[in-house]
Amino acid sequence: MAQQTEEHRRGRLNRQRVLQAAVSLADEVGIDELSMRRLGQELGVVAMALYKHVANKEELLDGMVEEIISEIDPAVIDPAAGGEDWKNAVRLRVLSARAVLQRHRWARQVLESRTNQTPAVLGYMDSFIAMFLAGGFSVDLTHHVMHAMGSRIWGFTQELFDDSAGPGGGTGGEMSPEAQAAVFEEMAARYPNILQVATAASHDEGSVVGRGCDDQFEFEFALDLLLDGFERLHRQGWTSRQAKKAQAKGS
Amino acid sequence: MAQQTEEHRRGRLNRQRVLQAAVSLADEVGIDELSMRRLGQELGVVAMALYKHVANKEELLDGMVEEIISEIDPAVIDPAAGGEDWKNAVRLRVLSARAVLQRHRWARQVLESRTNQTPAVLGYMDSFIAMFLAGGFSVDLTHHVMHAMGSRIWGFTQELFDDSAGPGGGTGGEMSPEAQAAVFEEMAARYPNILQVATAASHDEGSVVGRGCDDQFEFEFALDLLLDGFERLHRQGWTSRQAKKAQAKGS
DNA sequence: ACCTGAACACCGTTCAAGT
DNA sequence: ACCTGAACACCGTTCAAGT
Repeated sequence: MAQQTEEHRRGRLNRQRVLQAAVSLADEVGIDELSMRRLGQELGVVAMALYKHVANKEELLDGMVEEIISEIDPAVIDPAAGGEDWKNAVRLRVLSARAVLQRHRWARQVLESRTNQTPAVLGYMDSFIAMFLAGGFSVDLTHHVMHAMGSRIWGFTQELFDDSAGPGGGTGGEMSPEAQAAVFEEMAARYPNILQVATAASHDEGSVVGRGCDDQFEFEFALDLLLDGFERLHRQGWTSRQAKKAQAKGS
Repeated sequence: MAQQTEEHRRGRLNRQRVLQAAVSLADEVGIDELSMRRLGQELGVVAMALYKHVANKEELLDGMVEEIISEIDPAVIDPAAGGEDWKNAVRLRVLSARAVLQRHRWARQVLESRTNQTPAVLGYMDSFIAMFLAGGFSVDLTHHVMHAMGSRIWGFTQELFDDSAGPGGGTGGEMSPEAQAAVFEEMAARYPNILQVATAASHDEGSVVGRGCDDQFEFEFALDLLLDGFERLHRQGWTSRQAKKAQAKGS
């Protein structure tokens, strides 16, 4: 309350203003704090007024997704690319999406929770499929390739856990050195393999737990592995029918 | 209410009973319907009584995850395997996890939303890492490979959208043939590439929209693509340092 | 030691009423 | 046409009180 900036009273509400306000509110305070009541307050209006511009909260979230999708497209995409250069086109598009999603941290969770069939989402997917087809991929292969991409078309992957904490617990930063050493002992005994990997990953070799993986590197690592795999299958003229026959004969 | 089966009054509550009840309640009614109040009711107890056995809802969800992880391990895993056969060991483990997660549909969403550092999760990851190390993978490669696996170690992938509906909207099943034809026209005009892929995917060739992809096939397709990629990098003696140098020189 | 009741501070959403 | 107030049916969680 008393937080009304000049943004309000800017005449009447409309769907566009509601969505934009929702996006920037979520940017600021996170998706868990985005309630209809709070959004209304931010717009200098009572929550129930929003229902004139948006059917319900689901539709609000869908609308927010559409807003951020519109930030992806105009980016690095060169429509003349495609063709032979499908791999680079896909790569750039994905990394552009990733950059957008990183500006809107809530978007990942919303995309995950949503069974999105809105026009913006369909349009994005359609143009994505187009890149593979333009690269000469069969419709069959393109289908499976899109499934394999999964949420990676949005530039994110389901991380195993939130990086912001070391593998020993959520609060490594607040522990005394003695406590940290104890955690280290405990980890070494119970999870020796995690510890090995985690310590190897820490670039400053003095630190006890490997905090902070390079998310961007890890994302591109997996992305390139997949893209290379797609390329290989494409060159081999892979089809799912072939694969099924081979499977039936083999195992 | 009045739903109390004989399951209750079975003496006093304890953490174990609370968690098991939570798992089976979520199995039955879904995670959105799982509230502390409803869980209490199911146990013949008032919601607040649960807080003696579980610190809060977060801890309840963590406990539920631990419950289902315990269903994964005893499965197909042959500890004598490992070694050369890392690929098959990983594959079987992942598919076993997938089978469990398919019995507990809510688990996927909970795992996604959670930054899980519970002992059960760490133990599962540790044994997972062990398979790659036993297969002769370097610690470095193993680290990146684990990131690339991501949520796939649990046997699921972020699907682009919920399959249960055709790509035209959520309610294809209830539409008249005329309406379906109209949707088809609309799709053909606006999302020609999606339509192409979707119709090719439908195995019964008569149907208008390709409903129902073979999730298991798609999952294994992407999994095998990654595993093959891992194998290739492993044989090449790949390290991230090399990759970085190559990148610095190249682009 | 374990459970309960009342209460607090929230949700999304409806509906009749105001301007 | 757009916004409001009161209300409904929920949440998770606290705390003092009961047995």
